[in-house]
Amino acid sequence: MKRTLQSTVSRRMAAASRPTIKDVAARCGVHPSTVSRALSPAMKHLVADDVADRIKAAANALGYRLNMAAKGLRTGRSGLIGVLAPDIADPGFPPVLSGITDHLNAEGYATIVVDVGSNGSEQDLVDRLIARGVDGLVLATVTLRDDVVKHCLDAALPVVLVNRVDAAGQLPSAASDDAAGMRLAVEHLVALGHQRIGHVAGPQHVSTGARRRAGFEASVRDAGLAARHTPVETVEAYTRAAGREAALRLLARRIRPTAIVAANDLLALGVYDALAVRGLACPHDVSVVGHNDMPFVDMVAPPLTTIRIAQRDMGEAAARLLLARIAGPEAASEHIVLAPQLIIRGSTIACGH
Amino acid sequence: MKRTLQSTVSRRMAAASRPTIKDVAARCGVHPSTVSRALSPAMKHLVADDVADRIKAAANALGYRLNMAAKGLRTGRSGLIGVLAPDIADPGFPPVLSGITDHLNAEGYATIVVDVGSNGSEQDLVDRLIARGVDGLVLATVTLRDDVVKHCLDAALPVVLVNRVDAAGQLPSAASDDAAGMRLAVEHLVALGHQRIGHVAGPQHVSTGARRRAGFEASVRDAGLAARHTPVETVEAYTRAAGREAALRLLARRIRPTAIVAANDLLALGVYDALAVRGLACPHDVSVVGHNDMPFVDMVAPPLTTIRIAQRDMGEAAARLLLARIAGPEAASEHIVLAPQLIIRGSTIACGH
DNA sequence: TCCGGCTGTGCAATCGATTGCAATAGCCCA
DNA sequence: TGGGCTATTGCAATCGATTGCACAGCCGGA
Repeated sequence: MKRTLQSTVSRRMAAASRPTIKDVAARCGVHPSTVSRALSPAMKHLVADDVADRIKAAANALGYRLNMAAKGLRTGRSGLIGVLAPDIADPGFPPVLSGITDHLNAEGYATIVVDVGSNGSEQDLVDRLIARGVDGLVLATVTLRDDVVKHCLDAALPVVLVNRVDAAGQLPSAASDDAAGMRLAVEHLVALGHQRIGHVAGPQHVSTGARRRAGFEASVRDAGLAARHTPVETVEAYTRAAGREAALRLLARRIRPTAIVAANDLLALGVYDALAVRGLACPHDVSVVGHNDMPFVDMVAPPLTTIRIAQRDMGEAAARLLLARIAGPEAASEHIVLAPQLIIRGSTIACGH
Repeated sequence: MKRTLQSTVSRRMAAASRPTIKDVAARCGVHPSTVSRALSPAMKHLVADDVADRIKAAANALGYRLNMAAKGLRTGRSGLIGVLAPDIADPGFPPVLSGITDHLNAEGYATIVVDVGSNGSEQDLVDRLIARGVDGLVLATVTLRDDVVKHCLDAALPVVLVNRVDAAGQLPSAASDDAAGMRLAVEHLVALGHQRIGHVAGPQHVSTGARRRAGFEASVRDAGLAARHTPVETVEAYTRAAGREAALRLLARRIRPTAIVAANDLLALGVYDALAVRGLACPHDVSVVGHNDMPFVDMVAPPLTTIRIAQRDMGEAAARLLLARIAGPEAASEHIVLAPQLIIRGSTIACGH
């Protein structure tokens, strides 16, 4: 009795705040549990139709909204998904992110995106997300051998990788076929008559860097080009400045390449810078191919020939994989591989004009 | 008695899952409330130092992590901030977002970013965020007269605007000084001898579009240019295609402008397209100025002269304003205005060469 | 020696929703 | 007419953390 009175009073005092399931119940003269059932699609069959309708009407009238924190506390699922991004400002990432969030939003999940690098350690960020009770994680940041992978496996947290994969292939992933992309680039150049093709390789501790390099080497070998005619320079980071330095090294070689394949578009822009430094013209002196087809590389001079990867699809596939993992964690880890596409623009031209 | 036994059993069964405050308490032989106090900086002074140390050690040993959902339920604050973005894929937004999230993360908040447009109505998205218990909202999407603003005010939810402002100035905001930016652009062109300057204006229902247009008109008037020499064409959306169409209309006028100021860089790229269509060269036939200095406009041909706005600072300021609002909602709404900067590149040149 | 005050802990209610179990009513069929 | 069913609904525990209140010591001063 006393307790009832008390809670009535406190409810009245908090009248300005959001209505709860109790308010709806009081208005309908039913028990809160009945309201909960009527409003939950899965439990609705337990409630008489007319009562359910009355409850829904009352909920609407009161502007009732489910409190996700309370639900999460009780059910152990938050409806939150964490996304770890290497750098939100990197123009390649937004399309992927948008694919992820669109799919997850449609399924009722919300996503927390955290930018690694600017803030604390990755481990720590993951722990903070776990504290928030995320139901799963999308990692766009993993290196080939990554402690975070183990950390997540230990925490029994559903995790998928996007864009990059781990060396052991333990975790499900959605990524572009890096080797196939390089093959497209190399075969395009070979078809144009290029025999001396350099490669600016990305960081070798991330899968895109390592696999694109491997794809390059396999493709030039298959094309019958000698190793000394297909030099590789590796960078430590996907930046324009790093691409410039690596390209300068390539151009300083005795046998100068007539074409350069960069591991991504940012590096390719750095290659442009290097050509400018050396007073070489693209494409007449050196052809250049990028990778990713990030926004606006069609606007640079010359417009960049590049490998388009299915970024949105990649994000969507990752989201789908994650939801599958959450639904049934026992499934084997699946690796979704998306086909890349060659986009020919102005930065490649037949060798010898 | 019975209940204690029961909970012990259930705890044992859930051994695999995350340790709770109770586990830590049991390990230290203290009451859960003591653990809560020892672990909360604000309440720590109530606990004896040696006990607090023991508790912290035990928490570490067990790998204890606070359950934010439970805390949020009890305290009524989730530590979550919602961010409504017009389009994550728009290259102008990531720097702003990164300014927002960095600052909020540092203060212990997590951010949920939702992309308006792809998913349901904005109202609905806001309601979903409210259901998640967000402590505040950052809106990068508002139009000048926006129902969402009223909706948030009704919900008594702390809200700040970023990049755009509302007509009434009811809500705190962080934005660039749009008029000053246009003045920089116009004065730069006038100094180069241009007398006939066109403007591709952005959507007039958002503040950036309206204020930049107003700034343009005031500046050309102050420079003594006649209205018929300073035509304005308005677009409905900030897209490259819309910029192209508007620029084609400007170029079709009897008195052709020798310079065009676009309301943002995307529109400016559309202006480039239009010049190409008409067989005109930039900058020799027509100079072009953009706005925002989005990534890579220094790489296009010709490199774009534009107005750089302080995007990161804008995001950070918005985050700071929001936290202030959350701390003390009674404060008057403050408007932070950031100074823009003229970045001269290759798309502008003296009139008549 | 007794009392007021101060520290440090424990107790228990509470946030809002979910769900297993119990209870009731109404119904069907023998 | 009675037994067993089913369809609804209520009850109360529970998720994990926080916090007002009560209480037990312990101190110093009168």
